[in-house]
Amino acid sequence: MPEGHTLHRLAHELTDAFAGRRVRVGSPQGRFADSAALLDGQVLVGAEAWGKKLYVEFHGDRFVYVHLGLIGGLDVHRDVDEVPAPVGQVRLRITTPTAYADLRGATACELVTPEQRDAAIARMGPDPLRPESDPNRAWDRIRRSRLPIGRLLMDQGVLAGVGNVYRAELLFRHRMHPLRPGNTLRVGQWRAMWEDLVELMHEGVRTGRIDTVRPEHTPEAMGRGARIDDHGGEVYVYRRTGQPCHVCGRPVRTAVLDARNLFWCSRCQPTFRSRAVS
DNA sequence: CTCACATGTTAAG
DNA sequence: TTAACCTGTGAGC
Repeated sequence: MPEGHTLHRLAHELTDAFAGRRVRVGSPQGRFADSAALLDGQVLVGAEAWGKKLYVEFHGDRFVYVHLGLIGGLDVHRDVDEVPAPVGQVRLRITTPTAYADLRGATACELVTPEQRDAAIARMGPDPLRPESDPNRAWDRIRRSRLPIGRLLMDQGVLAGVGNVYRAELLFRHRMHPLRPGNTLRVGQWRAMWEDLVELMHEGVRTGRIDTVRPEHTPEAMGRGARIDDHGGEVYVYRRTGQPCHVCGRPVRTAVLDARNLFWCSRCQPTFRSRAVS
């Protein structure tokens, strides 16, 4: 779940549920207990996401930095009659009489200063979900790098918020092999990819899913009539190893790059200058 | 039921 | 490079 769209969605949910309200803050599991005690009873100002990082602001310039990592989750419940007892290992719980939010399994949950928050944001590449983001900052890195585009897209210092699903799907939609060196891209290709990301990720925030298959490529439209595997959305190649490409029918390929799985179609995303593995 | 693996990152070795 | 984080899901028995 947690690519950038998830965090932006959660920021909206937290803001809707708690912004401007005095809240109770606790750490049933205990690991955030000291910080929670400092925040308990304070007004929650709002929540904002930058890439995959989430910042929950409390009165007095206090920020809780949350990173869900691979397995973390944050559930927000509004308009409840009663706040239930926590279930499982709840690192952070925020409550009002009619709403509660539970954080579990996160990589990071820390109280940070505005300076620490600003510094972290400054190290991040542009986030397609933030309107002020400048795609040229990412392009300056990509165009000068011989590293594979598949690696650059996942580097949060180059681009903030893209994870393995958006990476795989973006590269497919732009017919680009994941191992193609960044410095072989043309600026027009990058601009098209950025525009696409902005659109796809905003849709992801709206729907809470990652859907990337164009209507003309759905199995029904292609006359295949098969079901689509559901990985929380409708996708071209992500986790579809060995299954037929929705466009050309060839089996989807996979490889490991930087300890993460790549997925691509060797016909739709051809190799580039024979450097890459086909 | 148990097991492997996952949309991520950091720190230890 | 590997383990750790610590949860959820799906496959296999």
